Amino acid sequence: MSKCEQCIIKQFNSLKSLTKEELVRISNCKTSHIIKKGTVIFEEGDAVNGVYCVKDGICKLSKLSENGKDQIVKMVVKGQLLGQRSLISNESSNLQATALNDMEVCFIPKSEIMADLQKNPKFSFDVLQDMAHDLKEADDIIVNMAQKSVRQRLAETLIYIHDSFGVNPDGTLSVLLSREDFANIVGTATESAIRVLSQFKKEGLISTIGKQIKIESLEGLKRIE
Amino acid sequence: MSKCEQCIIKQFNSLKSLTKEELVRISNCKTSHIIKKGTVIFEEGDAVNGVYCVKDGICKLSKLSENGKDQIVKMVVKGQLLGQRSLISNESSNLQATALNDMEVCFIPKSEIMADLQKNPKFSFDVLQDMAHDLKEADDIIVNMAQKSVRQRLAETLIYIHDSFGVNPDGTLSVLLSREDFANIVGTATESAIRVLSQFKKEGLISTIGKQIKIESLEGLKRIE
DNA sequence: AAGAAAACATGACAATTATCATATGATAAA
DNA sequence: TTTATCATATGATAATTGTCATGTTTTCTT
Repeated sequence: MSKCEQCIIKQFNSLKSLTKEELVRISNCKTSHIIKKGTVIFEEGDAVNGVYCVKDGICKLSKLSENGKDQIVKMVVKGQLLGQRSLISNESSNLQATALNDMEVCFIPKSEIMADLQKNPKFSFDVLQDMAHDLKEADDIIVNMAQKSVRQRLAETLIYIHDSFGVNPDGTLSVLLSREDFANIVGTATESAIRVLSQFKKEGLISTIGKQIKIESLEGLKRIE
Repeated sequence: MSKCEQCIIKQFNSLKSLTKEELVRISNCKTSHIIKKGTVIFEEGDAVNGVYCVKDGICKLSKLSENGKDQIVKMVVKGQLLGQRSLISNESSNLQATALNDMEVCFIPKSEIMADLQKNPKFSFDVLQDMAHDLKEADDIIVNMAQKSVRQRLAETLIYIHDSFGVNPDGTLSVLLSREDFANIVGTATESAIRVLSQFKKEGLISTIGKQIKIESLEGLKRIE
């Protein structure tokens, strides 16, 4: 099994602030997992007794609302940690995590992380900064949800996915989402999301190859008000 | 000037995890302020070089959107800390803070807080838990914004204010907000907020005394879908 | 106390978005 | 391969919400 001390993934998250000794200790108790696309990693209400370090793949964090819709709150990609919020609050998860494609993750048990949080202030501060960043992003999403139209939010979602997660060699977005996923990010009905995407296509802002989406005019999308 | 070591307010926030020595040090460099209702404490883009410990009063944290609306993201009340997120990210503020009534605050300079975050893991973990809690609340707001009607969101806002901030002796909500503030919390047009409140009144769910609101049927408000 | 300004209120209408119905293409299972 | 199921697509219509106009009340200022 590969070792945390040598893993390049840790460079991208708070684990980089751990000492070599701490990493060795974590390495000895972590477990590696392959998670198939569509698998629910944890559900709302589940006790999360560790964090997942995402070595490859993407998952969505979502929350069910009473009307049956599944609002996507955040996407976690390669390099990031999953489950840290619940771990710190010492509460069961308020979100569901679902793999959007095949994932490779390492699971680090709660006890290890907690021990390091207590002992290593640099690590703890790093996690704190991470959380502060997430909180800022969440604030921005609240404002967007409250003040912008479905059309604007969907345009911004496409831009966000493009800029944050990149494109395939053929220019299509590397994160493949269903129309329903788009609707659940934007917070609208699936039909509405489909309609707006169709319109973007008519306007030449995007093109589609099957369910793959390619952004044709980033500028055009940015100009939408 | 009163001393942090003896201040009861600190019991309600992360400052409770500081040692007596740390509190004495903070006490010596903190400054007390009275902030008048309506005063902007800091704006979007301002460098926040410290945290405010709220000894009395309430303020709103909001963010301007392009359409000129001012979305309220959070309210900070007596006992809580204000400005910790920006401080930790080491970024200028992403939100504006405005006093909703006369406030009494202590300002603690950044350098002091940062020093304690580095040295006192218990304090640092406490701040972390606070932030994790804020993040969870933000997630819930996102879901509400995305999936619920204005009517539902306004009902929930009334319940939230009632439960979190309490009522005056006559039963009216202790936090006095303008109709525009309600609209800016719910994320709707001021006229829409007014209309829904009028409807709640007609339905006997609330009553009003001037601009004061009294909840007549908490159960009724909870039942709204 | 009078006048000005702001907040509150409501009607009329327009724009946005959701819902229901239905059709078609894609994918998986038998 | 055929059927079944799901995702995508689009029309028709209803419901929700926003905008503009206008009037009233409250609050502030002088």
